[in-house]
Amino acid sequence: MTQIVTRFAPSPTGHLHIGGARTALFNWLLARKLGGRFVLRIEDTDALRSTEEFTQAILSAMTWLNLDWDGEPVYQTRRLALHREYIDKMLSSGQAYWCHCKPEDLEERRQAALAAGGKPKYDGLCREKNLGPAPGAVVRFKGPEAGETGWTDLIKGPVVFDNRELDDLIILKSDGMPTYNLAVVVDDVTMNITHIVRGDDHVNNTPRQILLYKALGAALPQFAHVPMILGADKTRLSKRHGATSVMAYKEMGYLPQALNNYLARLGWSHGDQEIFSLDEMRELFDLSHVGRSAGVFNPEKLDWLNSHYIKETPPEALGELFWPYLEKKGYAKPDAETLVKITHTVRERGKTLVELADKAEFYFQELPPLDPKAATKFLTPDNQAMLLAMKDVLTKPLTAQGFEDLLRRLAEEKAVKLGAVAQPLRVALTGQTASPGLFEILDILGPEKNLKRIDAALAFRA
RNA sequence: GGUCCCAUCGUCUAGUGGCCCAGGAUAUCGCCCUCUCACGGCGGGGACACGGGUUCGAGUCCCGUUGGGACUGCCA
Repeated sequence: MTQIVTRFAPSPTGHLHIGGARTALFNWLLARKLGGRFVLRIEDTDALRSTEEFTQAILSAMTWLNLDWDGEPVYQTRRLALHREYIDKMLSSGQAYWCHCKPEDLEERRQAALAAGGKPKYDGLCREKNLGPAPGAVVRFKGPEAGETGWTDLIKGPVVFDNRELDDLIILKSDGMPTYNLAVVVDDVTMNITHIVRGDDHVNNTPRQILLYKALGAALPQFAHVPMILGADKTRLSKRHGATSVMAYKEMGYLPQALNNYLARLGWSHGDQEIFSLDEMRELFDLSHVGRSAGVFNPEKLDWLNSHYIKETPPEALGELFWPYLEKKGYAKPDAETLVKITHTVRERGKTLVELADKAEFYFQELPPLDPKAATKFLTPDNQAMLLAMKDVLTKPLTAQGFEDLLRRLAEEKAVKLGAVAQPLRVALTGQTASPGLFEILDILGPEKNLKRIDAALAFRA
């Protein structure tokens, strides 16, 4: 069996977005599963909008997702000579022709055709004129005027287009750059791509590209069109649906495993299984189990997966992962042992690294601000008197277990529920009514901070 | 408008003619656990878009309707 070659071909006109990441993932999975090659091609022929900065951003997003590619990324603009070569070939064999129509005239004729109930396709004005190059001229592909073009899509099954629906597409722009359809085909042919896995939005391009393959006398690759990812309103996912760039999810505190897992399950399935490591996906992935209908991006399920992977990460590693978010706020890093202890207390309380950092912030504040509602409710004169009475024992060094025993005994002595002594103390130590376990907090904070925070709580006046 | 694609719980999906009066996950609700909040455990409600065929039998095959999406650029 010959080695398969897949590719991911983003255009560097923006950051790597969710949809692109899934396309990249599927290509990567397919190649890695079948022991093939996965190559990256930067489609930068749009000179106006492509930037090196976006290229680097896409590369680092891929790296963050652990999607490694084979060889160096291929830049499409460095292959212009090759593209021109193929265009010249088609020109001399009569499969392409120069067109002198002006964009404004074209637009006008399109509108007129539309108004007359016709198709807004190129009317073929220059098709038989045998024109040569000229300033502002473009080269068009001379497409067939009858017949059908189709293929068996690995996801969608048989798809057929009537050639009359396809117009003579431009393959060389007036600025000397090849167009997308031409460059894609020439590159896929010369890079020996065997499987083209891409977004559903390209199905309409596929018959045009197949025609180009045929004109070039090249063998057709396999096509697999993955359904689109939609926003909650079922329209194509875009900025107005919130964050769409992969790196934005990184900044929001999502783990790459969670994003990969989520993206894989959006469209692909393996029975009832929900959790997949990248290795597992690679083993199990199968184009025949990719669905045909578009999927809605659901941030809540991503959250669930993220908390799953957070809980799965060993505390030592997890601490290092969320610490940067606290460092950004200027806090001093605790020793490793303390950070692990802190991590244990917050790891099941947040869905993102950012939430973990937020929940842990009170440990680091000089004096956590007292939430007015919490303080008013729990730091009543009675409770303050109780805290004052217990202050001596509370500010001694003890283990978490020691503090638990102590507080349970105190509650018993006063004949109240544990909550009655815990809540005022919690507000004193954290400023909030909701927090990690109190006994662990007492241990982590230590006598000095415990004392300071209790004193501050005793000074509170409603 | 035209072409193409799609259609199972709110959402992601299992389902490849009988195993389905439809299973899992998430979300939601209730109960339990409990020092708070979470986590966790248990349970509830919730879907085959509609109409025709084909067949002994249809979520599964065919046709139509409706609905949604993509494309319709000298963007990719």
